[in-house]
Amino acid sequence: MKNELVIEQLTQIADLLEIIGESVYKIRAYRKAVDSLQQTAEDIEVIVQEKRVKELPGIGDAIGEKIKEIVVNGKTTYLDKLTQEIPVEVTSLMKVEGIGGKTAGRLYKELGIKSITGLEEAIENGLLAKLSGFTEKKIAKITRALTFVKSERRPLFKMIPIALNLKKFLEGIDLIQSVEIGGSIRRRKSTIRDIDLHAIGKEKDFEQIMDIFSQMDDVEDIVVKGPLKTTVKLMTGINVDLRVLEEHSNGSGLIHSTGSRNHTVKLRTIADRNNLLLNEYGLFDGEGKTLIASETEEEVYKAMGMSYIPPDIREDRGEIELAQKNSLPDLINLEDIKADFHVHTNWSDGKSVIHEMADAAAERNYEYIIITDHFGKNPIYKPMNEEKLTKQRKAIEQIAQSSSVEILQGVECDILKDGSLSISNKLMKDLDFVIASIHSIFDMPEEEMTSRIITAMDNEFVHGIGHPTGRQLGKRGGYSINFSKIIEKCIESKTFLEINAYPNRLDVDDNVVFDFKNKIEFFIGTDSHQHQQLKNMGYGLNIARRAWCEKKNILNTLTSKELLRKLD
DNA sequence: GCCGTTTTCGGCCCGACTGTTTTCAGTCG
Repeated sequence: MKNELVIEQLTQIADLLEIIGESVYKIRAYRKAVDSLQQTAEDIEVIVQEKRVKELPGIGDAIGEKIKEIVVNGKTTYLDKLTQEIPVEVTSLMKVEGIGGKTAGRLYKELGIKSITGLEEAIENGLLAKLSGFTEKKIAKITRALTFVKSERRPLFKMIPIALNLKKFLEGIDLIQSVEIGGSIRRRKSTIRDIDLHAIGKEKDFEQIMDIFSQMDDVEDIVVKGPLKTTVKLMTGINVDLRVLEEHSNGSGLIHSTGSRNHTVKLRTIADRNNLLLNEYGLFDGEGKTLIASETEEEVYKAMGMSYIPPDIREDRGEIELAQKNSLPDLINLEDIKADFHVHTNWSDGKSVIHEMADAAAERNYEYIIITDHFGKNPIYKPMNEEKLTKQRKAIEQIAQSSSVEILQGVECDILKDGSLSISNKLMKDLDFVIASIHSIFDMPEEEMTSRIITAMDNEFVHGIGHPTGRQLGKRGGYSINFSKIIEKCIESKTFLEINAYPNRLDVDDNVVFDFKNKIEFFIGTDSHQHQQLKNMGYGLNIARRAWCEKKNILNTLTSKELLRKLD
C-alpha cells in the first residue's frame, strides 16, 4: 500500500507551504487531506484506480491529481518544485516545539540552517543570537525544546493509568471541584500522544491551581503556563494540558477538551453559519453576548440542533451530519456482548484453568465462551496436539455440566509460511470455532503476506483470522498486507476478522472496521491468557464503537445457536 | 485548495500563551 508514501509527501508539501508563507487556507487544505487519508484503511491505489479519490473528504481536483501522480510515479512534480526553493530537510525544524513555518523559514533563509544538528550548531557558535528577534530567552526556550525527544504515541492502556493518577491528584486539591480526562483518551483512540485534562474551579483560584499543577513532582518542564491553560512535560516525556473553567462552562469546555480538533471546528463552523458563536465558554448568540447553552455537553449539542454525540465517534467522519438528523448509529455496548471468542487456558500457554475462565465469563454475564488454545508445533505457545485436543474436549464437557456459561471448543492455529495451517482438516471439522493467526515470519513482502493469509482463508474450516496485522503497539507495526484484497476474500470465503482486544495489540485498527464493517462482520477476542484479562473486552468495544459498529456488525452479540448456524 | 440549507466565488473556528509586542505575529491545541 502506498498510503504512507502519499501521506508523507502531502505533509511535506503542507510544511513547505508553511515555510514559504503560502495562504493558511491552502496549507489547511493539505493538512485536511492528510487527516482524511489517515482515516482510510483502503488501499489508495485501489481508490485511485476506481476513480474515487475525490470522494474522500477534503480532497478535490488539485490534491486529487497530486495523489494520483504519487501513486503512479512515486512522487509529484509539485513537491519537486517546492524543494527547489526550500530543501525538504528544513521541515524537520518544525518538529521542535515552538518552531513553526515562519521561524523555520527564517532559520534557513538567514542562516542556511537545514536540520536539527545545524540548529544546535548555530546555537553553540552564537550565530543564532545574531539574528534579530532571537533573544536570550527565546534561544533558551528552543534549547530546552531540543533536549526533548518528540513525544511518541503510546498505547491507550499505558496512558489511562497515568491520566487517572493525574486526575486523582487534581481532585485532591480543595480549589478544584471536578476533573475530567478529555482528548484522545476520552475518545478511546488506540494510541495517545498527550493527556488533556479539564478541571472546574473558581476563577479567583485559577492561578493557584496552575501553580500547584505545574509544581507536581514528576513535572520535568513547563511548556506554557497561564491561568486558563497550562502545559507541562512529565519526566516520562508526556505532555499534559490542563484547562480550567468555571462550572457554568463545564459542557462546552468538555467538548473543547475532548475534541477531536476537526469535530470541534465543524461544530463551530455550523454555529457560525447559524449566526451563533461556539467556544469553550459556551454557545452564544452572534454577538457573543447572550449565553444559549454551556452547562452540559448534552445541552450544547441540543442547542446546536443535534442529538448527543458520544466521545468515541467525535472525529468529523459524518457523525455531526447524522446527529443533526437525529440518526446516529445505535453504538454497541458492553451489555450486548454475549461471549468472548478468543481465550487461552493452561491447556496451552494460558495461566488459568478452563473453569476459571468460565467463571470469569459468568461474572461478566456472558452466555458462552470459546476456548481457543494454541494448536501446532511452536513450543513457545505450549501448543496442543491431537491427543490433548481430544482430552480437552472431554474436560470441557465435564466442566460445562456445572457451569452457568456454555463452553465451546475452538483453537487458534498457525498460518504457516505457505498459507497452510498447523492443524489438519480432520481435526478442525469437529471444532466449533477456528481462528488462524500468523505467529512467525512477519517480514514478508506485502503481496506474499496477503496471499499467505488468503490461502489460509481458502480453507473451509477456518472461521476467523486472529490479530490480522500482527501489530504490537509501541513495539512493532503490523506486517504489510492489502486490506482491500483481504476483505474481498473474507466476503467470498465467509471468513471473519478479529478485533483483538489484547491491550498492546488492538488489532485490527478502528479505521479498518470503520471502512469495511458493512462488507464483513467482525468478532472481538480478548486473547486472554488469564481470567482477569477477560475485562479487556472493553478495549475491543472501544474499537467497535469508534468504528460506528452496531450490534449487527459484531458476532459476539449472537447467541451460541445463532453463531453456530452462521458458521455452518 | 476546498466547498455549497444564501454562495461555482468568497469565504474558511476560536482562543490561550509567548515574547518585548505598546497592539501584534507566531505557535499551539
